[in-house]
Amino acid sequence: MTVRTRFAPSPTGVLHIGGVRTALFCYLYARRHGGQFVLRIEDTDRERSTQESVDAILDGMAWLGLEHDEGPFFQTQRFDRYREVLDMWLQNGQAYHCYCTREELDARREQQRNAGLKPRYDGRCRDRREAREGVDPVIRFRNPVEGAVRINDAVRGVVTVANAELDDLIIARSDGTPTYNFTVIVDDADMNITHVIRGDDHLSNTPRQINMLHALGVEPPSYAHVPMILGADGSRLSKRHGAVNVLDYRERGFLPEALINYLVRLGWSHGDQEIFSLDDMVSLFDLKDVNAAASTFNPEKLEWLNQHYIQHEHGDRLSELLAAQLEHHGLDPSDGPPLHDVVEAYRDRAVTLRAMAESTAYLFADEIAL
RNA sequence: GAUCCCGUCGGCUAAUGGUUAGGCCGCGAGGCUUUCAACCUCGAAAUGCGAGUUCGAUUCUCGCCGGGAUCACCA
Repeated sequence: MTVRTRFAPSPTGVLHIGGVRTALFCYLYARRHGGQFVLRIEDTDRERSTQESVDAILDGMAWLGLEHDEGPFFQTQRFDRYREVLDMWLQNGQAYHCYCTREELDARREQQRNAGLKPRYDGRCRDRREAREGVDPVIRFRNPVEGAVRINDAVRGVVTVANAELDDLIIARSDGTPTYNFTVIVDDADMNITHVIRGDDHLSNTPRQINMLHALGVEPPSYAHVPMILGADGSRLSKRHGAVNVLDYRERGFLPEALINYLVRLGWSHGDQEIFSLDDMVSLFDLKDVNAAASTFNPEKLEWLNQHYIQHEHGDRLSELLAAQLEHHGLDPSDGPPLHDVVEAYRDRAVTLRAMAESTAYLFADEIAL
């Protein structure tokens, strides 16, 4: 069976640096095994999904050279298929309508929490037959009550979760649209994904996804949950830790190979080697070398790598990139000194192309403050 | 709170049931350089704690502590 991996971001914001590292691992694993890398846009949340964000994902992936073999697929274009599975499950009893209102659910959750329990749906609509006046029902998956789910994770090892810990999750909202955990498994199954490589935060979703896959009559894929990237304070990397938008790094004058190289070494290593080209990574990457512990984002090391690549990159390409950088700031490269000279003068002292452009700006006739 | 995951220098990490626990970033000192950067040399710096197994644990087991994730009609 040929390896198929997928990167499945939701287009609700910028292309996040953490997401890109996951995408990189998916890409490397597929390439390493001569398989395919699929891009899928998870846009079922129509409120928050934007075209702008879709563009950012495509733009960022292309900039980094992480080319996909199939897609992008959009979940919003697959609603008929989800409906089909929903109807089938409603038919055969693997799913059912639940008429509890949001308010009722919230109240019960609150109670359980106060009682020191894990908040869970109590299954009260499981055997309900009649509709409820004035309530549009959601659809829930009938999760097995007994037994346990065993995940054999490529980086975590064996993780076992009792079904008693799980509840019947909502797979379609009262407006009929399907929800995340459900669309994921339908898509992974339909798209023949063999290896699901994703963030750690999905580990606890995995048991219920496996249960749904079984309900679909499909053998679950292999899983690999990679650790998250943390900010300097130990919490999940976010905007307040600095730039998390991949495209910001392009704007700030980082080379894509530097960012990729930095990211691959976060949670993965190959002996003492620090410098890896994309080809190196493809031939060396293995999930068994991925660390189980979370790692902290370190901007200084990224800068060091960027400078390394600036020092070693051909002058031609650097000149082109520098020209783009200058143009981006409203300067016409032909008004200034020969770019090759600039590159050679600054390649040992500029950490970013942006810095190089700033150092050059004063040489322009119509100087503009960057 | 419940469940699950994680724990080697300040950060990223390597290694092994027995090494002076290695490398990279950063940091400090020195060298080179008119200066800065780059570059070179040297240095400080870690196995969370407590038991157990063992001739010997950083490595295997358990407990503790610490951190994280999840528990949505978000993804």
